[in-house]
Amino acid sequence: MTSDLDLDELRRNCGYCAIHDFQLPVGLSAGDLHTLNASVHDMLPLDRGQTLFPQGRKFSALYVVRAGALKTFVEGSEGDVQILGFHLPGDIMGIGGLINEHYPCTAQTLERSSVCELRYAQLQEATANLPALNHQLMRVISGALVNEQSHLVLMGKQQAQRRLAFFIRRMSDRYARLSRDPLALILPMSREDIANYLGLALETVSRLFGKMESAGILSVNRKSVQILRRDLLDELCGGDIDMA
Amino acid sequence: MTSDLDLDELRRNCGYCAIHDFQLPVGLSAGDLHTLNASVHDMLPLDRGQTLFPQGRKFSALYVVRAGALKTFVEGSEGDVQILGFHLPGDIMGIGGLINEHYPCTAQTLERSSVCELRYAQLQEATANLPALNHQLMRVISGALVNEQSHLVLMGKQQAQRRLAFFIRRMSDRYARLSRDPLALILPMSREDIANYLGLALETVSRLFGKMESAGILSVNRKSVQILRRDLLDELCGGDIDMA
DNA sequence: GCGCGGTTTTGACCGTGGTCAAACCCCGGC
DNA sequence: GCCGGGGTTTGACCACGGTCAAAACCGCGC
Repeated sequence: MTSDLDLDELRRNCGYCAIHDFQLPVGLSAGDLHTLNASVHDMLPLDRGQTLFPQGRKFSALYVVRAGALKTFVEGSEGDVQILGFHLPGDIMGIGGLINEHYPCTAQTLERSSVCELRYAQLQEATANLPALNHQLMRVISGALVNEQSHLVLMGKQQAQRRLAFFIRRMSDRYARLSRDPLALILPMSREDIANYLGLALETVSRLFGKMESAGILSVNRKSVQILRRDLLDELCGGDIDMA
Repeated sequence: MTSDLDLDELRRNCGYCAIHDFQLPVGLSAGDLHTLNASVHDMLPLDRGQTLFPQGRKFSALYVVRAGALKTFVEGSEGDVQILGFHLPGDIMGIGGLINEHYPCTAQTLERSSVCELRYAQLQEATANLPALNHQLMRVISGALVNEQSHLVLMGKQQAQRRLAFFIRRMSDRYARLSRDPLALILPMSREDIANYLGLALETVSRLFGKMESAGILSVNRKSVQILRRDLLDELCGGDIDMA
């Protein structure tokens, strides 16, 4: 919680944050940022494998990734899991909790991470006086929805290798927006997580990585994935059904 | 657009509307409703198969189903389609358009339907002065997100017949909330639509309907689906991974 | 009534990707 | 260094559900 706000520092630290979103024309003014920041709470970093919030806990806040990576997933009564998304710096989590006051999914770190906590009560106050912030929040939520939708399309009826191709391309694009090298990915999640996210078996994912390596598209080594032929990757993705 | 508002009539006509949501503790006051209603525009009924808004059109409004049923879907460049959802009276559509000013999907009627149009510019004005409405809108959007998520879970790794069982049960529950008979469904969508929604082949859906009929769970006749053994249906769904 | 077209059902066959199992590899701990 | 274990890769086999095709059914218009 910053009391005396250094706007430049904020701009540096929070440039990628979904809420601030300096890139957008609809961004917030300096005054808005002061108000908003009052509802932001820094948290202690979380170690790998720790739970930020568990499915079912009473909703209290939204969270934005500051550093690291997390996954969100729902867990059925039989222990079956479905991963909903992977969250990189700037991504927001916890929106689903608004509807019935409880988080509908668990958020867990994939590596040591730190997040900002936006307590909802305070955020609500802030938005009440700041139409721009309110609109911005709406947009962010809408973005999350569209995100889910493209995930859905992937799961719908796509070939296994197209799913993986889409996944890699999406990760590459996200890395680019974070100013990371979009052709040398270090994936924070396991093969099992990728497989689950894509609705495949982990063996299938492993095989496909192999296949794409033989095809000269990728160079894969555990968590490290180099994209050698972006053009061929795009080709695998085929006629886009993409958005967002 | 009602100029002199009859609250009782509103309550009667709009009782199921996601936005009004009289059932909820967080519902809106009479005054709020007046303000809100200023942004509501009735529209001419749409015939079966008509498009409410096409994918890619500039975003201008949210829509709430008043009567009938619609589907929303995304269309890839190769003509491949993925249905995102079926929308019954009270359901909201078009939220995805907020993020980048264009609707990310098409909304099309499954039967003759009528909808309310909530022009976003006016809605924004209304929410600026009504924190309760604003919160309500957030909740509705959050609900849409959670909805997508459970769709995602279905597509993830579930057996074909479990998918269909979930689908039928969900429809039954939605019908119940609309005071329709939850055991005698008249499905407004085709087998093809159901199959696409569930990520299956339409033949598979047809076969599964047959199978569940032989098992004495359902009685199926084209669009009419009777649920004979709700207990067995629930059993098929198995350990719930459900929410919303 | 009849015949047409679209939807649904049923059947036979086949392929993608899942399952089971073993080998492998890399990293961390002792 | 050596060993141990989780994550990953590879292989062999198989089943679920997809595909192709034809028949049946139903509603609708003439």
